[in-house]
Amino acid sequence: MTSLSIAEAAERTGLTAHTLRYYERDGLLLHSVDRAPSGHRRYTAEDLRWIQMVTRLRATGMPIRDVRRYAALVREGDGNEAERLGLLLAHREVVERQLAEVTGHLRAIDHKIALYENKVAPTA
Amino acid sequence: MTSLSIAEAAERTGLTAHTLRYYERDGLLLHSVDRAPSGHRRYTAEDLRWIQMVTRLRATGMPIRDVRRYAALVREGDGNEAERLGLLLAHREVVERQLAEVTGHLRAIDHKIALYENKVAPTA
DNA sequence: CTTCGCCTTCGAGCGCGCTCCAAGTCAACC
DNA sequence: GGTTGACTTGGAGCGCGCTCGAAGGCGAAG
Repeated sequence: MTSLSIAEAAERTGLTAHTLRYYERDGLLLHSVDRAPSGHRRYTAEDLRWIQMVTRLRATGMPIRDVRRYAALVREGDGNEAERLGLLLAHREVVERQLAEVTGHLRAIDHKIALYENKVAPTA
Repeated sequence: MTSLSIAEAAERTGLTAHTLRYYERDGLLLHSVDRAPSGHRRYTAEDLRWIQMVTRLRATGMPIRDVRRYAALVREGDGNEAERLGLLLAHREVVERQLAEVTGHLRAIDHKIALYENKVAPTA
């Protein structure tokens, strides 16, 4: 089994078949997915690896358009590594800022939680 | 100065005046904001404190409808502290799961970044 | 008294990221 | 040969969270 149907690819990536088609249409993949003689998509292991990278970028909040831009750079081939790096570094900063912000807010919420815990089931 | 105009409240909360009105309309505040004789909103320090809590919940990803439910519980007054606590605890779990997931993905992205850094400016 | 600027309401509009529907093709099984 | 079911496409629709536009009111400055 060297290639997977869209249903199988969906299962392995955790995306839906709808989303996989949408990503392809929207230029988030490196190239059109191969087709079986029937016209059905056939995903290779390489496709899945790239989709996993896309998933990581998306899960960390990168907008679709930036993923598309990153995909375009990779598609272009060697020579633009500095630009790819810049894109990823910029993204990392955004994510870290967000993590810090969320963590801070979470601490404040935890404080509130502690107050309610005392009210609901006072210790001693 | 014991109360603020919507513009001032916007500045202090980091929200827009549009968003402040929207939150009020949508039931995220504990009660309608007081009005000056002119009909203009006047925000009290207490209003701002509550709005800050709303902001923390929103910034950590709590959906509007859940914030609304939490606001409704607080509005009801004493007696439902356990339910409020439950809501906050559930939210905390979601946030922590998300932080862990994002952190994990970020580590993988960092690995990719390291590869590009070697390619772009090889050490040694 | 006029102008300016901040405020009001109501309701429409928008950007994002999917999500789904309709109509059709094709392969395999009974 | 007929039925089933996974797939195809193009395009519409949706939920979320704002965001904005239109039309008008009020109050202070000149």
